[in-house]
Amino acid sequence: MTWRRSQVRFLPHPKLEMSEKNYPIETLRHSAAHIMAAAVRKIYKNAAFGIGPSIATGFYYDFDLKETIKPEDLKTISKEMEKIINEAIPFKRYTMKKEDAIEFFSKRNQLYKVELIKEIPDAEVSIYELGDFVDLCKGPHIENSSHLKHFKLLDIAGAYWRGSEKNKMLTRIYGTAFATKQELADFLKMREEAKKRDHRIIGKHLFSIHPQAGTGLIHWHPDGAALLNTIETFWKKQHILNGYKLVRTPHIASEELYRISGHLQNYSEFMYSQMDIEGKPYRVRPMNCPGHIMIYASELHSYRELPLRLAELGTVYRFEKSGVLHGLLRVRGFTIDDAHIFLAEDQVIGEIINVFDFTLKILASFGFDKFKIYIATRPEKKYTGELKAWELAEKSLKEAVAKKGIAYEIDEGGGAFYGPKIDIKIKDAIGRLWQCSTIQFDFNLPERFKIFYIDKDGSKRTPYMIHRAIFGSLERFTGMLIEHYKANFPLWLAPQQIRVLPISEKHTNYAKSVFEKLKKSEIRVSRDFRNLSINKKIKEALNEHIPYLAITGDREIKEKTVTVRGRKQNIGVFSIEKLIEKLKLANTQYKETLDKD
RNA sequence: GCCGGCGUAGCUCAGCUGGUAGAGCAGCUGAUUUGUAAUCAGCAAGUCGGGGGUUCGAAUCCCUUCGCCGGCUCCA
Repeated sequence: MTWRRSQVRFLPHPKLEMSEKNYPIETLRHSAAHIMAAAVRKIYKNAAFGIGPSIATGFYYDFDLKETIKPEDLKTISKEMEKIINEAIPFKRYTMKKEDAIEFFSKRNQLYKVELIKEIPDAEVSIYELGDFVDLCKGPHIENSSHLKHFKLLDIAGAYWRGSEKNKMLTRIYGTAFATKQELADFLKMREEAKKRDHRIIGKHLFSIHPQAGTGLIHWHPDGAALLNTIETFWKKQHILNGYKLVRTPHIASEELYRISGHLQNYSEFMYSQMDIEGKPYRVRPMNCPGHIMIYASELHSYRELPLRLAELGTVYRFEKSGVLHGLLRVRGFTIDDAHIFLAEDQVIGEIINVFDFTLKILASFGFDKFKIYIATRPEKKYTGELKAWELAEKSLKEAVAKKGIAYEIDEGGGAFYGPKIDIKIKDAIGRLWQCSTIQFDFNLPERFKIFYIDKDGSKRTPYMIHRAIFGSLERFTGMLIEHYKANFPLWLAPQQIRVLPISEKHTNYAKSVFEKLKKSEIRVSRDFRNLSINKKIKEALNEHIPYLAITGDREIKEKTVTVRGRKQNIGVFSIEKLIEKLKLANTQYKETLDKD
């Protein structure tokens, strides 16, 4: 431990501007957590302290309190923090022998700290003092409390001690801190922005969830279903064009199938209980892979056919604890845009790269071009197969990603039970990351099902398998799209692409003919022939995020045209034929807007 | 599942320390015939999430249950 700042440095010159300090953001936030803890200690005398780290969006501290903290209490705590900040209390670092530290914290009833100290391998531990608040801490910290200028306490939550459900639940307070006022303001604004994009609110007319029908289960309304249909049609077309074969498999299967696959042994906590069909146990499927393997196994395959790519928009059902359900993003029944690729050993790396490129290409069509890549390795307990094979599999995933020259992080133990995976997290319009795409390497299921292909020399060989999904789940992907686009879908995706609005009832007949022509041309057109002012009808249509409005009045009838209004203003007057042509082009070429000319 | 919060008309919300419900929007009816973000008027609409309790009296207090929200854990 070489950090001795508090011992060799003294308080800065009072005139020295704080903005000249260039603390790493983690240091600033970690110190903010300490200052918050000191404030909590002043208000709640008996508080026991858990941990208080800096995190990607700020910091938190976990407390064991007798009292429950309410949202309005955050103000009181903030004020107490301000006091500490105004006093410019220095952070002082000390070291203590482990035994002394254990005694020290035991005396103060800080049993969580004692637990932490016992696990530190060194003979000495470091202690930071902030006035009369003393905490076990590696540091480093800011010089004194006044260097924290821009912070805000955000949320209160329950959090298990050390993240385990078996432990006591502590009270966690989240906050954030930044070096500048502007950064803090931007962050808070971004949080507000995220709230405004909540798909459960702005996507209300697209889907619903009914406690009466079962929580975590989605009912797609006409507009939502239209959106899904567009996505699915696009998906199918792209897959056919890229060497996949579309298949369909059953939603339930004999339990025997899941015993062979290993799902029963390794995945049962997510599977719904069995049902009895003529004395035989069946299960609702949690994954599509066994079904695809059945299709593979029903024919003899030559090495010449590999890689064999089977794809399906496969709906699965998984048990998720009620507390984790969240709109479209976490549900109990969802459709995976699944594919299973059967291939020979020497094709693995090439095919992973192939899948990777295909995935990025598809995602780009939805406006996503920033990602974060994770390689998830073998789970500690629930896995199947040999360790050696796992190592090899993990190595080939890393190799494939390395070949693409893409940076990745390791998600230790995050793999599927049958193999490691590459997870692609998508960055949306306001910088949030979403887990959607996944590419999984499987050397286990083919063996368990004893599937094979005939190799060049006439011998039987076990293929490898790649499981992959690009959207992940259509539900989650759609939920993310709603938030990404703020419900202002690009033209090709919009559930309603254009709405026909007559100026008054007099123009209904003409509007009707426009509507019919658009409809016959397979444009997703809607109409509002109600006897309302044109202003009102425009307002409603815009609130429904419809990208284009076809306005029809006397002028249009006379000239056999329509005036087209975009989301912001009029974009021009077109003949009906010209308008249809433009809309059709937008659909076939996946365009965001109508071409202007 | 766990911690905390919430649950009033289709939607958004009001209803102070208990005296048995109210607004805007949407809906319906009528008038108006409208040129780029709300025409006017009238009508109808709630066993105040469900169950139990305290009380002369409960949307309001207590218990319980279901659901939702913010997190934890988990995940496509």
